[in-house]
Amino acid sequence: MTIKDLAKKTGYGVATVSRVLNNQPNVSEKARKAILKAVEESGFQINDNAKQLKQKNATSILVVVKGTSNEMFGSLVEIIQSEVAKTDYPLIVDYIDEDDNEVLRAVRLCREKKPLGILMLGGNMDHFLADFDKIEVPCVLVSSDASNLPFKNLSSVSTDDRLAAKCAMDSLIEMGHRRFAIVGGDKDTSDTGRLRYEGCLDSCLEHGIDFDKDKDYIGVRFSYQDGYDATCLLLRNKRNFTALFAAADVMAIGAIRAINDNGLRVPEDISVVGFDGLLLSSFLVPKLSTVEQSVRKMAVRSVEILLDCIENGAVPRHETVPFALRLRESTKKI
Amino acid sequence: MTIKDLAKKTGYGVATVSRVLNNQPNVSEKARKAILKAVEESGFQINDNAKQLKQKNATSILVVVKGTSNEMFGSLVEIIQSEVAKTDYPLIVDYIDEDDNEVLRAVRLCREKKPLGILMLGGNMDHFLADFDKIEVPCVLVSSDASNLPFKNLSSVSTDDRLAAKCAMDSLIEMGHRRFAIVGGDKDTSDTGRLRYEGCLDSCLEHGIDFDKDKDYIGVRFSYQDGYDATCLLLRNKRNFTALFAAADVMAIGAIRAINDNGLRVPEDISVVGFDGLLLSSFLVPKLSTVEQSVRKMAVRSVEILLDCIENGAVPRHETVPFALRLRESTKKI
DNA sequence: TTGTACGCGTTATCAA
DNA sequence: TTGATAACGCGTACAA
Repeated sequence: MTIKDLAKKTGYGVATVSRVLNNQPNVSEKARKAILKAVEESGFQINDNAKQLKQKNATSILVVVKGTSNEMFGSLVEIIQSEVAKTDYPLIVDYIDEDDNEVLRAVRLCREKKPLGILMLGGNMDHFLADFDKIEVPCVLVSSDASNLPFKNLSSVSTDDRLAAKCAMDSLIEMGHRRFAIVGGDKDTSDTGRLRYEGCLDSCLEHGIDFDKDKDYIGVRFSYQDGYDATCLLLRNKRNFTALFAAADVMAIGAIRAINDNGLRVPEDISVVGFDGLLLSSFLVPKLSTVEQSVRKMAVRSVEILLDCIENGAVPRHETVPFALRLRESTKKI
Repeated sequence: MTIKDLAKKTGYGVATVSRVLNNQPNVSEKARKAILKAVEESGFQINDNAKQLKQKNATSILVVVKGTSNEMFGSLVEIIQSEVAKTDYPLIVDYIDEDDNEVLRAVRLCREKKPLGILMLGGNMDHFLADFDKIEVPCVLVSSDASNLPFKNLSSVSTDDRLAAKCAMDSLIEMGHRRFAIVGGDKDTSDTGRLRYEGCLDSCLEHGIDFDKDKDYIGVRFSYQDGYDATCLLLRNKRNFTALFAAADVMAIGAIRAINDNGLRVPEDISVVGFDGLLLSSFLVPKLSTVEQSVRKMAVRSVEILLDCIENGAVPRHETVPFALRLRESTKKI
């Protein structure tokens, strides 16, 4: 079933059928009705490849998601989808492994799919530095700040990770804690991890807290298991901390389990604060204290900015979205 | 940059270029080298739309995922991707809302993308009954059993939900529990929920356990919040159960939180068993007892079966994948 | 081993 | 308001 068949069936020409299908003007009401009816009856579905081919492919918006098993990115994608659905740009969602190079992938997809713009969920600055110049369409990096990257087509929407982490530490200090451990992302491969780590350091410095960068910090992957392992190591080293900052809720969950397995309790013996504000975190026992990111706002603004760049040629913007420190049950005053 | 440009640049014809690109035989080594070099230099990327259009689109495999925020489906997709990557079928992953009609969506995508076959993660039998006859390519339903659906192009790979749920209940009974509550999926909209519920009933019946279907069971959505709310309701009704079966780990997590908020403890006052075996469940405090599904095996077999149907015209199969009851810390003998 | 030429299903231009 | 027809970039007979 093609528009040719449709044309034959209705007695109109392919051009008229095409006009109706894309509801363009200059079609008689009569023709429109007849053709729509035929479409209905035949279950006709347009061939997207032919359409894209003809339209030089430039209609879709691409989303590259780094890491599949990530609750936050999951929600982000969900909101992005519903936001983009309000327009009529098709959305292409591409999931890649957390260890893959997202920029190279985007470059390839650009050539293949010729999208109007790109949304990148998660990203590594080195990858951007190395290859982003090969991307020419507007792009917004979601969840990491790209303001100090020298690209004139790259925007970003993120939480101020450094400040947020500092706030978390500040409040821990205010609760009376002085000895800390940090289970963070790998400083060298994760910018987010590095920023959050630096935020902690800022706080320590400001409050004159003694912190041994080698012994009190471990940088690992954002996973339950890595959070668990890192915490076990920290505990085994007898650093005697009373509070632990985890750079992600998933790590915090692993950390809490590790603390329990070592015969200690949260928050009685050790306070734990996470980062992200996953839905899950408020259902844990104890409820996890965490830095909650404005996921919805982040998604919505990202789409708005991208659309603005695509449609109005707006200049890139680097925005920050509010965060909220949720002090719940995994932290306590000492 | 098109193959025409490439042809001009190398002095060969488009056909030869095309042959090289698809590494077909009957090309001189010299021509191959020259063309490959030109491809490299020019950064040429094939236009997928033109390619698909020409090839009648029948090259890709489609995955329809029901629900974005679902750790199990997340892992499933990840494994499926890596399995399909071993072949050279492109994979199209499509995420739809948990409440949307996955079959209708698949029908639409079939007409648009003309995939060779479909993998459906999650599905509702009524939707299949109503519209699956519009799908003609091989399809495998992952995670739900479709053996009693009358379609000659539909396979399925799933856990024996009913049996697995029964096992979980059996072991609870063996631990001495007699008063149960069930937080399940909505019997009417979720087949998985219904099956797991029936498995529980099987066990009760077999052991002569008194179970009030109206008061001891609540069917809700698979989410933390719904698990929480349902459990609160159950508790408020003073049904005095000593064990709770949740049809999914996420519900179990909500349930545990609810139990705590009502001044009771897990497992001292109430034992809780979940279903799915999420990675997360073994990091909780207490570690969640649960029915663990063989996620990897499920994914691998699904892909194998689909490929077999596509490539060898194999007849549909309905397979069941092993499960394992993991009795951890959220359940205890009484 | 190579090249020419046609057609895939669509949109867009232009003349009617 | 309409329809014929030329692209879009590619694969592939078929001819050379």
